[in-house]
Amino acid sequence: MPYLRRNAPRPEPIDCRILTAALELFVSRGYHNVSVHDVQRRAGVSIGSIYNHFGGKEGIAKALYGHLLNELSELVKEVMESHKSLGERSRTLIRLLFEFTETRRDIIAFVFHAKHREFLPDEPPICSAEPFRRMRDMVEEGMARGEIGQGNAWVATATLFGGAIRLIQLRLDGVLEEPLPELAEEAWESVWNGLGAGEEVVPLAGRSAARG
Amino acid sequence: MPYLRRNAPRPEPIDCRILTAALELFVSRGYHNVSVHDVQRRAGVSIGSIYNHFGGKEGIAKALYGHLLNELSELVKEVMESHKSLGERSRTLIRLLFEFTETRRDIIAFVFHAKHREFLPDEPPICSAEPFRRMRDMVEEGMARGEIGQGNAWVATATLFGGAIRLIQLRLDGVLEEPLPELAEEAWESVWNGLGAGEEVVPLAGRSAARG
DNA sequence: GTCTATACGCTGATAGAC
DNA sequence: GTCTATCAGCGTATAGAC
Repeated sequence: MPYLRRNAPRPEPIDCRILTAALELFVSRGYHNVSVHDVQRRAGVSIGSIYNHFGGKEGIAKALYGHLLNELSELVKEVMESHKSLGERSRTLIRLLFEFTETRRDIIAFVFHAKHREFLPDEPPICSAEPFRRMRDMVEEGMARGEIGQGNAWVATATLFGGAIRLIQLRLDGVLEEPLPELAEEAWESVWNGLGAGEEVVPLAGRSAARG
Repeated sequence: MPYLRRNAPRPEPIDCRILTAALELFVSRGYHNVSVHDVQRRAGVSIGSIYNHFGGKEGIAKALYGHLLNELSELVKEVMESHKSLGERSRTLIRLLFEFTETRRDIIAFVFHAKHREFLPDEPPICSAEPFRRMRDMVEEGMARGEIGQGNAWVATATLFGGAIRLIQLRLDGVLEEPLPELAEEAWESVWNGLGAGEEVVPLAGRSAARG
C-alpha cells in the first residue's frame, strides 16, 4: 500500500498529507532548512497532529525513509523475479530507476540524494540498506554463475550501477537536460561492454563494434 | 599554496586554524549540526575572529569549498598534463583519488559527500564545477580521438568515473573495509574493459581472461 | 585584530482546551 | 485525535572593551 496516492478523493488520511508535504519540502530545501511549522502549514494540519502521529520532525524522516526504502526494495525484488540473468536484471533495473527519476522525482531524490546520516544518525548507511544489498546480491549471483569475471563484489556492483547513479544525480542537479530514459540503454551498454576500445590494455581486436 | 599545513610551526595563521577546524567538524557531523561556537572552540579562537575573517558560518563554507575545489582541479590538471591517452588519464586519476581518500579523507569527503546546495544555495551544482568539467573534457577528447566509442559525453563520463565515486562513498560510509588503493586497478579495468563476459549481447568469445 | 558579553529570532517541543 | 498558545534553548550575529 503506497503511502502516496495521486488524485485521491478529498479526505486523504492525515498521515499521508504530512508525509507528502514533508517529502516535498525535504527534497526541495533540505531537511535542516525545513521546520516543523513549514510541514504543518503545507500539509494543512496542526502541529499537535504531527507530534501525535510521528512524535516530531525526526519521526517524520524515519517513517519516510522506511517507506521509500521499502518501495525501492520491492522494485529490485520484482526485477530479480522477472529476469534471471545479471545482464537483463541490471539493464531493467537501470531503466526503471531512470523512469522513476522522471515520474517520481522526489522519491528518488530523497533516497539517492539526501545525506541521511546527518539527520538520522542511528540508521545504518544507506549503501547497506536492503535495496542496495539486493543489488549486491544480484551481482554476486551473476559472478558465481560466471556471467561476469571473478573479482571483488563491491567493485563489480559499484561499476555496474555507479554510472547510472551518477547520471541520476546529474539529472536531479539539473545538469543533464535530457530525460534519463533516453539514455538508459546507452548507459547500461557502456558499462556492460566496456568503454575502452581495448587495443592497448587487452590485446583483442574488433571490440568497438556495437556502440551507438 | 595549500591552506592546510601539516606539522606547521606553532604560530599557524588564524585563517588556517579556522578552516581546518571547520572542515573536520563539517565532515564528521554535517554542516547543519555544527555551530559557530563549535568551530570557534575547536580552532582555539574567538567568535569575533571568525566574523572578522569570514563574515559568518556560510563564509567559512564558501572559502572551504573554493579552496578544496581548486586543489582538486589542480590534481586533474596535472593528470591531464602527465598522461595523454584517456585510458591512462582515467586510470591515474582514479588511483590518485583513491589514495587521497585514505590520506586526506576530509577533503574528499567534503567535496564528494557533502550536499553543498543545502548550505550554499547560490553555488552552481558541484557536478558543473571545474574539476568535474575537466573530467568531462577529458572524456570528450578521448571520444574525439576514437579511444572510446561515440556517444553521449555525460554518459561516458558517468560510466568512467561513476563506479570509482561510488566506491569512494562506500569507503567513506565505512561499508568498505579494504583501503581503496588496493581496488583501484580492478575498478578501472572493470569499467574500461566491461563487466559482462559478453556472450549474449556481443557475440565474442574468450573475454573473461585478465580479471583478478 | 582579537576578545567577551549580550541580544534576539527561530525551532523543536509541550500543555491543555475542545 | 485535533487544535492553539506558549515555552525554553540554541544558534547566528553584533556591540563594544582591550
